[in-house]
Amino acid sequence: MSRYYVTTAINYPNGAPHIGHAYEAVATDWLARFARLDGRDVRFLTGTDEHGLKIAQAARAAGIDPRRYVDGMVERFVAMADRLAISRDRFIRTTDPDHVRAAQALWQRMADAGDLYLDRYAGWYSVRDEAFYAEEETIVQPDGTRVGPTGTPVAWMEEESWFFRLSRFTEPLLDLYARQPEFVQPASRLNEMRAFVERGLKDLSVSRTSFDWGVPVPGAPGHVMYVWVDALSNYLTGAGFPESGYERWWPADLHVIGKDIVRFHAVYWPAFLMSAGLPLPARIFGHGFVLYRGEKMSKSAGNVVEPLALAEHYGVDPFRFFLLRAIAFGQDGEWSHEAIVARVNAELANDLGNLAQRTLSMIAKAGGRVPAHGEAGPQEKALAERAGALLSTCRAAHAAVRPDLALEAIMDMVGHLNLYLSERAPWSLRKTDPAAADGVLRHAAEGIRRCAILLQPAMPERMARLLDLLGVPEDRREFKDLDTDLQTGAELPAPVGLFPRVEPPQPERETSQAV
RNA sequence: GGCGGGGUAGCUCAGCUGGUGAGAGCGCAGGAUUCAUAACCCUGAGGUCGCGGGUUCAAGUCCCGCCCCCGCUACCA
Repeated sequence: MSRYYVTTAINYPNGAPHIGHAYEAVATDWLARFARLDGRDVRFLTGTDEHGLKIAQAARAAGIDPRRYVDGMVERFVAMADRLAISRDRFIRTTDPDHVRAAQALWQRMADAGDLYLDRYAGWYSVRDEAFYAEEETIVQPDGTRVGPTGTPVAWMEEESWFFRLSRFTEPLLDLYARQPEFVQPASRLNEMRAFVERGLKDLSVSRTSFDWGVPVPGAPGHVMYVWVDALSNYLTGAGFPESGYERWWPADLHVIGKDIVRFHAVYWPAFLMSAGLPLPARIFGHGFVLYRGEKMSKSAGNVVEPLALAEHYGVDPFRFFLLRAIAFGQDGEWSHEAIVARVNAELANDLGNLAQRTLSMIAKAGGRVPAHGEAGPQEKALAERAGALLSTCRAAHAAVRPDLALEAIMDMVGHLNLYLSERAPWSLRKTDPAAADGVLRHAAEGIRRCAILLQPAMPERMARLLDLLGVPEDRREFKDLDTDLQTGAELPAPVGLFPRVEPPQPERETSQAV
């Protein structure tokens, strides 16, 4: 049985989960659920990245210790995962004891390889921005004070730090990109990474002494790991590293991440692993952002919408469907209430929901049992051929990390099923040739069954209900069951609507009426 | 500035190595139908394929120039 270890990035819990977090979680959940239904042995990891200066400061500002602070914040991320039906096998926290051990074990391997050395990290530091700036980013003002790009004063700071010999990995990384171009996707991201590495790599500062909210560096009191060593190693922790048996899951098949952190995953991470003598993940996929009317959501723009509010309003599954279907995975996409309403009403209410409803209600009127197959004419054969190709199309989309393409193919099938009903008009056939009408309904029902099975990764709850309505046993809902027909004569429950039409929320009294 | 990607119907986008009248979905208009969630089905309107040159029997599809948009260009994650 083929194995599939897939991860999301871990989230920094210094604010509420937003639609971007939801998007990545839902997309990765689709990948994991798809692989499970396809009979693969799946491990799906998601979680939170809880160390670092910002968390420590936020906790201090709140007057509580960091651990209590993150406990409170992490709850919201777990709640989102629960509400959005994210089928993770583990929700990892970088504060988990086994993660601390894993990060330290990785560190030790890098140290043993001779790739870590103690030096000084120096640069222009802005206390207000909590950031170091390169010399050329700073400006000396007329009054002699030096300021950073944000206009805040900077001062020369030096700090003892452990460094990682990243420079040593320039050639190995370029080799990796050349030999395994699918390592970073989309391909445009690989190009960027290649260009970045080709400029040459400088060694990387990987520890800090200025704060202590982090994983202690083994054998170096006062040092905590720079957050990326800590954060990236979560993928190893999730596989069980360094305990024996971690090879069952490591290396990961796929890291799903946002396009903004591709460099850390496509450059630093493989370098760390190469240093540690560990195998590399098969693939890194950097997805795009979900924008609101072309802009990133921000508190100042006043357009922050909680993903759970959208799930609540439109339904979890329709919301998931929208995210997966409406955005080409890898590109930026936009959401708006109008876009969700249009997509959900057109494809879920009008097409899929109505298809199920019209088919099931005709069956109900004809006795409420799975009708017998009729003769397969040219239309039925064409339909069967189309249905038969669906799985391989979806598998290809899964392999390419393109849930949108899988859903497009399934919805195309839904469209053809509606067309099929219109052409064969079983409601008319019923009057002249009831057996033929039954046959048409049976063909339609089987087509719906296939679509429902393949749509489960996107809409687990609604498709479970649809499969219930079709009388598909719970142990006949995997991809290997696609060719297992319904049982003729089986009694079906009374049909109920699955996808009511949706409307945008009531506008909250626009303040820009007469501007 | 350097490197890379992109500008095609109102909207979101397909259009591989140049070749039958430039496409899809949504939206819009009309029609048909009534099994169904005012849904499904059919038809239609709508495009100087960013701008200007050039190569070619033939160019969204190749070449040159220009305009605009986006991404990357290391230690906040």
